[in-house]
Amino acid sequence: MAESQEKEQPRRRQARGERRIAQLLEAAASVFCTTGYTAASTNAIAREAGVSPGTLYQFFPNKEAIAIELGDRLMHEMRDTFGEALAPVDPATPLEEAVGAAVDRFIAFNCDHPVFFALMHGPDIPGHMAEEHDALHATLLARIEGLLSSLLPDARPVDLGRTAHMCLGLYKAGLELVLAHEGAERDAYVRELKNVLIRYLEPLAAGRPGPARDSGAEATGVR
Amino acid sequence: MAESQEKEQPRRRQARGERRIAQLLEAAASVFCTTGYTAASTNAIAREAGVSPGTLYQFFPNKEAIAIELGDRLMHEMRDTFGEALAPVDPATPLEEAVGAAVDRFIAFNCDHPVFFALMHGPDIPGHMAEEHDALHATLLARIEGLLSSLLPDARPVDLGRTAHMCLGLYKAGLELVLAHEGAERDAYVRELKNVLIRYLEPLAAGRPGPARDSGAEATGVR
DNA sequence: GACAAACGCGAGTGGTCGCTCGCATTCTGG
DNA sequence: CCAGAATGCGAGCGACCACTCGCGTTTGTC
Repeated sequence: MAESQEKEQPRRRQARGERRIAQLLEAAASVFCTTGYTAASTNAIAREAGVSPGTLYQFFPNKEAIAIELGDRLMHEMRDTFGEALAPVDPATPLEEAVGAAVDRFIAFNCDHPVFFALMHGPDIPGHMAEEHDALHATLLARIEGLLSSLLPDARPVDLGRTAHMCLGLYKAGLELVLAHEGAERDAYVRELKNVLIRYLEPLAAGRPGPARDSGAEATGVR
Repeated sequence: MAESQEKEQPRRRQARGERRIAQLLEAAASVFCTTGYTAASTNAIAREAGVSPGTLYQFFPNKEAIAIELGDRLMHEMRDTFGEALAPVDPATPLEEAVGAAVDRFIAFNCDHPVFFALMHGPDIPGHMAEEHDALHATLLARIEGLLSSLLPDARPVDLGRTAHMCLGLYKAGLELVLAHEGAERDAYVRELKNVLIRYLEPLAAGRPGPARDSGAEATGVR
């Protein structure tokens, strides 16, 4: 029962193999982006990578493993990009600044890796991948909750959880619109998304530091 | 070339046939809800309806037609439920009231017909159904835009369109969370969704009638 | 009651997809 | 240089799916 979990890895990869794996993952990302996970065929992924179906199955036991490995690498890259820099926040940070920075980083990451959205958003997530999906979701929620609790120390835990869910949902909605546009229009949607989140959270942040709150519209960042 | 468009309807349905159609659509709605459109098999729909696959194809030429007919009936029911009552609005209506009423009606409809969300939200919409989907999307956007223009007469047309897109996206995000919960928690999410929309739109409605705007949090309906 | 049409069935058809298998080719350690 | 492992191939297998077809049953009409 010592090493029964990880039963086998006598597989010594060569440099060529690692290259093929990266190539296949890149191809898979491309295909997943355009067709979604379920509609993506392994043959299409292999074709996109310029290899045969058999070669694909030399490196991945099944279709699901491709998506899982892709998800794992994205998660790692995500942590590397803004590791712990996102969760904790100085309680003195103005709300607008904290929200704006968080949104900018996430948007940048998602624009660089559109697969992430495709795998997250897809309603087609068979069996074992749902766990990965839920784990990521829970991680993000915990991060957001932590960030919110530092921004809104007065909120009750129950409300905080709900607020975190709302923020994540709102972000996903905004992300979809952002990804659907380009250039100046995309920037405008990013601006709108920030407005949504800031205005949603603002009334919850009573008696906090930052710019004096008045009733003016311009002061809340309409433009 | 006179009646070449509608090439054939010598099909005289019997009462039994109409009943089967309703039965099949109900079964399809159930299956679409649980598995989504693409993952739903026509055999599963027939089984759910308690008929054979052949019977299903007596009434529908193909799988897509089932979803389209289902969508059409939902659209009709939607129009019947709150026909023109949603688009135009008295410019003197307070923002909170208008948004609250619109959200309540849409939420009620979507809770009664969860298929609607499944067909709307699905990323799996093959070929010809995309048109239906886009048409519905455009209709909703136009309605929202009309409602917004009566609420926010000062906004520029370009911004108005973007705002309408944002509102629809935010609603869909909120709807997902609402449908994922039940009872008191569901009500709480409805409340939050209204808060999001009201607070997002509030700064855009300068110099409009309604309760005097101050900086208090309680006044905007936090609790 | 008779005839035709609508209804109902379920095994079957063609096609796609995930995945395998046997065999050829390239690489690596000794 | 050579055994053995890793890599590469692509035809093919079984499963599933959308959809069809021939035939038996029910229903409306005269």
